[in-house]
Amino acid sequence: MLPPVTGDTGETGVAPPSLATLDDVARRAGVSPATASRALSDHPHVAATTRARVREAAAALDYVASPEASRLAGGRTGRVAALVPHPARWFFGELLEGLEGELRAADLDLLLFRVGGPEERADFFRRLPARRKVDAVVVLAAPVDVAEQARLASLGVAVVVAGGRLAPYPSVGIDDHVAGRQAVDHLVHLGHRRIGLLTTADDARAGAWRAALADAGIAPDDELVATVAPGGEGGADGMARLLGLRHPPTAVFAHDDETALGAVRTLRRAGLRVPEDLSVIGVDDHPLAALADLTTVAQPVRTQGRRAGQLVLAALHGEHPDTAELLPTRLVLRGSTSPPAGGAPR
Amino acid sequence: MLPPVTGDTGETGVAPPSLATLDDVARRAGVSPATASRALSDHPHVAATTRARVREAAAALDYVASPEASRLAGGRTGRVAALVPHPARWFFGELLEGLEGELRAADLDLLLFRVGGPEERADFFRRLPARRKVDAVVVLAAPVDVAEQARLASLGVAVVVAGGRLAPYPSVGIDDHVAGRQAVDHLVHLGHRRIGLLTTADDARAGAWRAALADAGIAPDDELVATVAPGGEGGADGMARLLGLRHPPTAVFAHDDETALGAVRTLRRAGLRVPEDLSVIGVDDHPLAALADLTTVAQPVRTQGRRAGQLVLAALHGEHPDTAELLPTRLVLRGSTSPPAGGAPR
DNA sequence: CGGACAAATGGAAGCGCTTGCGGGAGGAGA
DNA sequence: TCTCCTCCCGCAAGCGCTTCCATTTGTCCG
Repeated sequence: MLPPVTGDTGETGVAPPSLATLDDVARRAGVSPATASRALSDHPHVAATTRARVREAAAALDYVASPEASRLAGGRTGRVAALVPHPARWFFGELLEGLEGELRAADLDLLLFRVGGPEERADFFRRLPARRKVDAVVVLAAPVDVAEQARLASLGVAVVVAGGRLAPYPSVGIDDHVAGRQAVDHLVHLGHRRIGLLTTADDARAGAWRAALADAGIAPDDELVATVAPGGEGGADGMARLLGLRHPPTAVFAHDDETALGAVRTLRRAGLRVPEDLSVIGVDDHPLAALADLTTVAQPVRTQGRRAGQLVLAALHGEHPDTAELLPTRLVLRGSTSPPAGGAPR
Repeated sequence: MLPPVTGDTGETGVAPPSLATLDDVARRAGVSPATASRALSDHPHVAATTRARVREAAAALDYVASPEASRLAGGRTGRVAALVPHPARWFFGELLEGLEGELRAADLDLLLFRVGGPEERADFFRRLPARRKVDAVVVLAAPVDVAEQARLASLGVAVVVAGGRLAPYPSVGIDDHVAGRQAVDHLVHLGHRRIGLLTTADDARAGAWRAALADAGIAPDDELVATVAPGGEGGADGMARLLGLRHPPTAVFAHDDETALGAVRTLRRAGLRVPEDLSVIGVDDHPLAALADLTTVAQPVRTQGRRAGQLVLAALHGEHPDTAELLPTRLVLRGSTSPPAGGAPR
């Protein structure tokens, strides 16, 4: 145990450890601790004058309730767990910031749980370290299977999903199909006919690619689909694969900006110019996308985090917001897309 | 209040809804709660076999101690606070991941506190102290002034610093001077004589720039120093300023990779080629630096987070590791640096 | 003006855990 | 073999707060 640092209780501006307990306040106000408690926590059935007297006493004593005691007795923890696959990634970091802000404002603390790989996920759900420690769990764009959902239920806590959707829980996210359409439609409008796809497993945006092409009367060519690992390196690899085709695409839609940036690197190394030789578009509006002059479909990530926070608060208030909110996405035109080399046919 | 999920105590493999308490564990292990407590918290004077039995019972019941009760009764909280200025930034995210892993392994929880602006900092220091919520605080490359240090001290929590150094606390970081030298020396060796600097306020790496130039017999020209806001946009602005000089530099050393990437964008927009017309080097080895083919000085960020976690554990064990560890940095050669256009003079 | 009710308050039982204290057992020394 | 000392372990007392329940006081209406 770390002994409290001694000495220097002087007027240095450092507050002395607040020692006043609820009993002290009650005594000073001439009421029972029970009443004092009720008065301070805005319960009904407390006379206005009594409440005032208690408040005054509390203020005079610099009283601050001990959260530990309060929560032990009251059942709540005042904490929320965030399950995040990869905190260092911009998308999750941004989500976290939004969430944190909202929770902080409500005086809730945020516990960070990294659940990246399958084994970490398994470990989390096996040990359920969040047990007893939080009032709610926010799942950030992480997959949760049915067994794990049951496990979550056994925690008896509220669950909220951000950056995606998950069957029975309230969630915030974007409409991946719409986002995908915005991207691919843009390429189509520019006149591209041979549009490649850099997708990750299980990607709703891939469906949009297919649909957009179909609508434009173009038969989706599976040869143009490269399934890649998430992240820039994956994008680089995938692009290389597409370049190896006999008829490479004239434009590529990447699942996200990092993937797109990887693709751009491969193109550069191959001596190809973007967008003259090949157009590239991503999704996210990652800050570095602006630096790389990447056309993209922007999504409001921070806002998703904030909304998730609000959903948590609602859930904690006993509401059961049965929503699956979808936030709007927006095409951001930059310098990585242009009509295909030969000019738009037609 | 969320009622504990009812029903389904069947053999479905789902943990029973009612959370196991210490009493449950004790009963199952056939000991008293007191002994169970001691066994679980590694107290001496508990027979090894008893301890094992208790551990087993705890595991079987999925027992997780209530931090509230534990703390209220005088024990630890099992929680560590991380103060991070900007979680969405790669550097901090990476630090966090390292830290989280180490703490998780020790069964400690990580509370995330964003302390970007001064008012958030103030808020944190005003609130945390109310009652101890954590056993330790990890400061991630955030400034902490003297008054705040006093506040921390009065709380009696352990303090560890990562990604920087701070007077009285154990810390992990890199040697900014060495890192700066690695970068600038590289440019000098390539033959550059007019080397610009994109620096942020209060930057030890700037000193390295000066020293490296001096060692090379080049008089540092303050005209070539642009102080910029952190982040890519800052770098872009700063680069623009340097390009406006009558004698622009032939190479630029940026405080970090994001700044460097911003500089590269400005150069591209100005129609200049990197590295043919101008070399750029950063610090960090941000994953996107690889994608942008940016030469940089790599620092082991994740490792810093991990070491910070280990320092926390040490501190919690009562040790007082009085270290200021410096991890090695390494020049990573990529395609954004080359000898100056005219060829290396000599 | 009395009875029925509602409002205001106090008493007391915990919430789940830690820890000082004391007792029982077993081993060592005489 | 007996005494003394360790070593383990159980008992019970809280930590500071919330809340159920009972009690008292005040209010409303017939």
